Amino acid sequence: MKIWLKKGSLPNCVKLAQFGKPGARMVDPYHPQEIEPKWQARWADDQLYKAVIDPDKPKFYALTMLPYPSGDIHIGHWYAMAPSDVRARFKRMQGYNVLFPMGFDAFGLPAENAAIQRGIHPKTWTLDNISREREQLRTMGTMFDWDREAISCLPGYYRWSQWFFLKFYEMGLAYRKLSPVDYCTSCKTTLAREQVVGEERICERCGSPVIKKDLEQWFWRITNYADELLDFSKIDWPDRIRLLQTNWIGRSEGAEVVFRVTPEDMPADAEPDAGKLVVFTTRPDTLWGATFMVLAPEHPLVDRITKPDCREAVESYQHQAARQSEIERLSTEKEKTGVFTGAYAVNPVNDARIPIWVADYVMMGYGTGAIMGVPAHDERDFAFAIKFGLPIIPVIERPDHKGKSLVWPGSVPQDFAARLRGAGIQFRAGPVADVGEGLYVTLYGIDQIERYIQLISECLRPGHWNEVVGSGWCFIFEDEVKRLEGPVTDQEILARCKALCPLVGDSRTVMEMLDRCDFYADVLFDTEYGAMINSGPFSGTPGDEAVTRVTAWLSERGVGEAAVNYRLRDWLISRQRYWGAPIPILYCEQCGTVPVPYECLPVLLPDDVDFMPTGESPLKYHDGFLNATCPNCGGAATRESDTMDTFVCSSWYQYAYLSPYYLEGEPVTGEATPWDLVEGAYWAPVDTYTGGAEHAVLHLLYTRFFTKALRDAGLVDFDEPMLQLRNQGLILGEPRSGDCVDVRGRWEGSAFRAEHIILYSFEQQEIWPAPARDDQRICGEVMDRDETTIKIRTTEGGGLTVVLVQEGMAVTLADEGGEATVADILYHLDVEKMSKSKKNVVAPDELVAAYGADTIRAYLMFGWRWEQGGPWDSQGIEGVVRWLNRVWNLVLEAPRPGDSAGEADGDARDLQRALHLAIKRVTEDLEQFSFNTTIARLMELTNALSKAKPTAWATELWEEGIGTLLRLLALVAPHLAEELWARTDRPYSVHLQSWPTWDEAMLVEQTVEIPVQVNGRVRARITLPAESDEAAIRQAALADPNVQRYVADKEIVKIIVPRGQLVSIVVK
RNA sequence: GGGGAAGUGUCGGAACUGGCAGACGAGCAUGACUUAGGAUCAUGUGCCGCGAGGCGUGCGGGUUCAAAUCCCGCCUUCCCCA
Repeated sequence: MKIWLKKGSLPNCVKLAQFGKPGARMVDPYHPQEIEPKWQARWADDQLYKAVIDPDKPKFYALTMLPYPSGDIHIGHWYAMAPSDVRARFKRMQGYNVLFPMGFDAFGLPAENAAIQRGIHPKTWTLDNISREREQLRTMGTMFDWDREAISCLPGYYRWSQWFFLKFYEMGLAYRKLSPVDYCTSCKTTLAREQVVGEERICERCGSPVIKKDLEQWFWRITNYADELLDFSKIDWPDRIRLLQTNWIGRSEGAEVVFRVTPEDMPADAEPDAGKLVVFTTRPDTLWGATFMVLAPEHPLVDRITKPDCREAVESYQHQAARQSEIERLSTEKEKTGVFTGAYAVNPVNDARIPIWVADYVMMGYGTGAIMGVPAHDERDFAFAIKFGLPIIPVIERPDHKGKSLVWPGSVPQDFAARLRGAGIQFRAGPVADVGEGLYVTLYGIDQIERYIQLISECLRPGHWNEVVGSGWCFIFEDEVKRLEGPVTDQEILARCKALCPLVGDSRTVMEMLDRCDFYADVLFDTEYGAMINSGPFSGTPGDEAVTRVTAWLSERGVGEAAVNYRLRDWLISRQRYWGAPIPILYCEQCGTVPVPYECLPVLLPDDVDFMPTGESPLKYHDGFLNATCPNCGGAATRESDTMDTFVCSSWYQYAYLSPYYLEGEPVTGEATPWDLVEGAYWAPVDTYTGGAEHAVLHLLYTRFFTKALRDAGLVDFDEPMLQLRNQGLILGEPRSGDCVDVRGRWEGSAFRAEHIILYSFEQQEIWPAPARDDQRICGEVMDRDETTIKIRTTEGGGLTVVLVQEGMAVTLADEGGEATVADILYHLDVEKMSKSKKNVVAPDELVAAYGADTIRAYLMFGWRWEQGGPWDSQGIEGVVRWLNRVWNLVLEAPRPGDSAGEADGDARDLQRALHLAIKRVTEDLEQFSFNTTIARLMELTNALSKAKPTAWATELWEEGIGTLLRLLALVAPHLAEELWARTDRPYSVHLQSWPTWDEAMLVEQTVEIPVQVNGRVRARITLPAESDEAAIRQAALADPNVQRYVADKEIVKIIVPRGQLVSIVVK
């Protein structure tokens, strides 16, 4: 039945039907399950969302991250894509020609694992998943242009990924290098980073320990663009991502300094420069404090310089270091380890002979793989030097000039405390070990330190000494004050201290001795910049010029120069796997490394491979693939068997959508272009990119690099691939209570052995039995569960009882006695990530069946701050269900009789204002991705229309209102809006309408309510005509009786009326 | 340890350049209509107080006529780096 009726045209029969019986349904109810597929089919037939170049319209390229086809579209995809779709539709209705494509990032490890575990070919597995997920995505009601779909594992796609490889190789951006990878000795294979699990770093498949192994691998020179990648001035990306990328690139300025291995420690046959050890440091100002060197265990020089009696220790250490992760190795928490090579190097600034150590906290490929150890000004070097008894010499004055001194009990006369007080020096008295009462002195400033040294020199009793630590750095003996200036004085001081006090024991350095005193813990090393001390000719150089002056001096003397170092390393793209794009390279015995000619692309991935759980890529054993002919000499060549990192394919997919599988079937050359440049010139770059923040430094950095490289190859004329980026948050699992179980059985020690279990689900709490815990029975909520135990809350407060069960044991269901096992028992869950094993995943398919896509879309927008996300709330969605039902009834149902009283005129003005306000706010909110408030605005408009319905029904204004509501709603609930648009006889399609505009004049209210504050508290609200001037507002405010109550007998200091919004009266 | 983000009712969350804290929902309460309701509609709902009024945006200070918002110090949570 069509219900839309013009004003006054309501036929009697309908009137009777509608108004006759109270409670009778007047229209068919909202049935999303019927209308959604219907419209989706119609839109597809009409190619409503096909994006075609239109030079007369401004373009808008909206892109949302493509899914990896792992089997099912999950709610996270919806959360990412639905609001992105809303915004794409928004731009479209605003008059932009919008491209909003979708595809699949289809290469990757899970497909290969499925092949090994279940014998399904990765291609089959992937393409099956894609067809399933494509259908799931279609139910979402998005405006994806499916004609532009691109799937990265198809030859038409990966041919171009290979083409880019060749292009980058040509440009010198691709190179091959020996590099360490994780290797499993048991599976005899290399592993991807994500296949190495746990702190112990064991192999995901076999559980045996993983080591590092060197392999020839391909890299891309992303570091060439390091500086440019630090520039975000051309893009509007979240601060968080920019910060993460900046930190990841990790630019640091400093100097490269040349140390040399002492000639006697080099093999006799070594070439002259072999002993050069280049060190990068951000602190050349601390060079005089470099008391040792450390090489990474993998450093090539290690083997050459290690002395015979150290060799065994060094080699075993290298072996052990290969097993650790970088994070472990670099941790400041970790106990420092290392071994001495027996060799020495020369510090170029003072010709000091310093020992060369090997330690795992230095990484090869991070800087130069060698560092200078400056223990007085670096935390890790300090820990290392303390552990191995290496000298620690401060060479930078603390900028706060903070010194500390512990006055040993009995080392000074009784009146010393009073003298300190007299000198204005801070201290506290306290016990020293179990020796007696001592003084803990803290000194600030050079003057105070000198005064203190003076004082203590005068008072020190024979047989004692005192030290000033942190700043000042000296030891006061009865006959002299000895400054800590270098390794020699270090040992002299230590010897005197040992002579005076046996407690010093076996300390090897002064610092080690001081390190045993907790009081000094915070002043032994300092990483701030400050004036140089103990640094020969540079002593006294102020902190702010130290680095530049030392760097200039180094460079003059030819032993160093200013340098920039990056944390970022070149992108390792080689993967020893099957399911990826083959690297188009041949190895010829005659010609060496030879790129596959462009015309021969794609290098096809063979289908007929065996997936054995060897762990190695099946390509390694596929003769047909491996054996090739050299394009240069025609001789035999071997194909590269590694494939490319999947991030390669996702680095350029935004261009693939422009003309998917471009030139498929035609041979190409190096002069070809991977996409239709006409499409590219119109659509690229991406205007808005949305997706998860978890790709902050991988995908999002790689794709920027890619675009810059493409620019240098002349393929694009812009610098950045995505102009605007916004990240959504994560939808987490819903917290829930556990099921209740009633267990019969017997006690076995402190645990209870289950013999029979009755299960009450957590939804039927009203029939749960009371918690119990006795000889034969345990009953309560399940708080935790694994294969063999259930933890049950047996009292109201807490009190968990552990129940032992047989793995896979059957349980009786309380209601109908169906089949279930202990594995089905749901346990208590706090907010956690969704995971299948915890059974807290929200399945979009089920939601679509229950509520329809429009409701889910709206709820995903409404429930959370989009950038933040949060736990799913199955209750909250009901509010959206009610709202859309209200919209349905609002549009289709005639008002009830007798409702039409009221002042129609005022109501009309209110409605008009509500309408324009809603347009304005929805527009502004969408512009800034504020999706939750967008829905709130639409709900407000619905409420305003409901309120106005009795008087406005079937008027022109009403029609305008409904028309506006539907157009605004078309973004969020495209099916519902289209259905109502059609049912109210409006011309197809609501999605071809233009975005409504608002008139600021319509927003002005006739009267305004202005709060009046007296001394900051609201004491009255006055209602005035909107155009009242400030004087009138003041007058009205003061005239208000309640204001008078507070103002009457006081003096008015001032009255402020900011923007006519509020009156603030200050009285005394 | 360093860097970043965030702390607002019972819950999700609103609040423009400092200007009426709690929009919009959920939940809860009361009522209406109902054989019934976990449907629908209406009303109420920050806390204390009978009331006038007072107190309220993690805690403590500060700036201001006015602070969730700005400044200083602290606490907690999350993320990244080490």
